[in-house]
Amino acid sequence: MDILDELKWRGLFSQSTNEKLLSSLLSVGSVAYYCGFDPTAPSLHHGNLVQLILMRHLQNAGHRPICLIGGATGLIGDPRLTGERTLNDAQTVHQWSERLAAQLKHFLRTTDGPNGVIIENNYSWLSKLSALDFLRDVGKHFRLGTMLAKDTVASRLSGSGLSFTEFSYQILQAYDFNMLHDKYGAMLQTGGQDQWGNLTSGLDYIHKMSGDKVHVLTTPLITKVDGTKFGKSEGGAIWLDPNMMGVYEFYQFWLNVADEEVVKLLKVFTFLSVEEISALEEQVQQVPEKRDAQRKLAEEVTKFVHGREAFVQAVEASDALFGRGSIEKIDEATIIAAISGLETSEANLGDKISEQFVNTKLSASFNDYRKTLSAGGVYVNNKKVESLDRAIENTDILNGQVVLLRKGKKNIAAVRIT
RNA sequence: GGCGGAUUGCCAGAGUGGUCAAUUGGGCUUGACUGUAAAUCAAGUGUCCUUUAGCUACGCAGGUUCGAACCCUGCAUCCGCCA
Repeated sequence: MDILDELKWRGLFSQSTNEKLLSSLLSVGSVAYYCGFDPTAPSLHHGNLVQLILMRHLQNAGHRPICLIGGATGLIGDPRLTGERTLNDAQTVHQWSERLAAQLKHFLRTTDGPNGVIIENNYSWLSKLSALDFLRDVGKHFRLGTMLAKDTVASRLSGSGLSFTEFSYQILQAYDFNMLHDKYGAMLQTGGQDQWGNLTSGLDYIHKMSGDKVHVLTTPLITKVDGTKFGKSEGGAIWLDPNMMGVYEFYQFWLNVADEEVVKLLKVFTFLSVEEISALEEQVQQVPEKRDAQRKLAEEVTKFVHGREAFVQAVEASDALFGRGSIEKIDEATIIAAISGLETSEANLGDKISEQFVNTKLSASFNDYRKTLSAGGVYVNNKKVESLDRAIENTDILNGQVVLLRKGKKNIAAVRIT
């Protein structure tokens, strides 16, 4: 099984430029390839994770990954189907760029060898490109017809329209590809299927500039079985930054994956072998209630993203907190470990439970708390709370001066008593 | 530059002077059932430490009116047609 076959089997391959050429390119020596990450949020998310996993597979096959942070393109914004983006201010984009750079390092090997990861930021060259140079030297190579034919552009034009700013995005991306081609010999760009138009914008340009034939490879959009978008949790994305989404919550997300999804997700999000995955598939069919596949999925992904130690803590937290058993018996060390990574607030004896729900963001507001309470979804130390103005009592305080709050089945937070 | 149309809550999309905190669908949250699954069913979904009320909200800023998401004026953004 060569690398493209494996990617196909995993569901990480959607489309590429001439597959035969690409396949033979990848079978000889080490190929430099890149993927862009625009700073549109303070953290990477599950969609970026798919790209990173693809990159890791290629790296494992001996190729050289380049992560390109879109410090400049993030200021422009790539056209989305839904409509024009609101621009973020330069300082924000700059900060987000730095955070992404710090995150990206964890996912790809950084060894000094020939295929250690390179991290670049397109701000370093795009910010120096003058408007005149851009129009004369770059713009001249792009035909309006081609640009207008891009899917996103075409559909935006027939709907909500788009600004020149977003329209120009594809040229910047082509320029980036060419830059990395010159600088590192990048021959391949990867990305999500929805980015096809932007990815391919560089192909002709590079061919014109240097005569080289470079390639593009996309991953399918990861969807659920019913076709809806994958990766929503509490109305948001699955963030890779533990400060934005606690490890416990992250682990729980993967643990809660539906039977119908789990095999597909194992292929995409883990590095398990064909044999291991088919064994788990068998398990899902025979004994779905054991949830072995989900457990393994959650383990692998959590380890990959947050590391072994954080994973162990998430499991401990799950065992300790999720079992509805009496929580008072759990020893101090386990509790301390379990709550690390949970949203935590500080309080005094006698403070209202309601306040702590709001402080730990379990509830959006007092009113929200009231609604949850009347639905029967408020728990303190796994015991249901009935009274609206229940306060923290002496007997609530567990070993380690902690009180555990829970909303519904899965949302847990901790209060430290000061 | 001219003419016409649009802008509503997380999204889609009703509402065109009081009965509108705003129909409906999706999403999301909670509950029941379960396997921490799916499907199904029920409730909730601006805010307010209490609520047949108050406050804030229907692009932004003013105005008319006892009363405006709804009418008028200006501005912004988008769409279409004409130049």
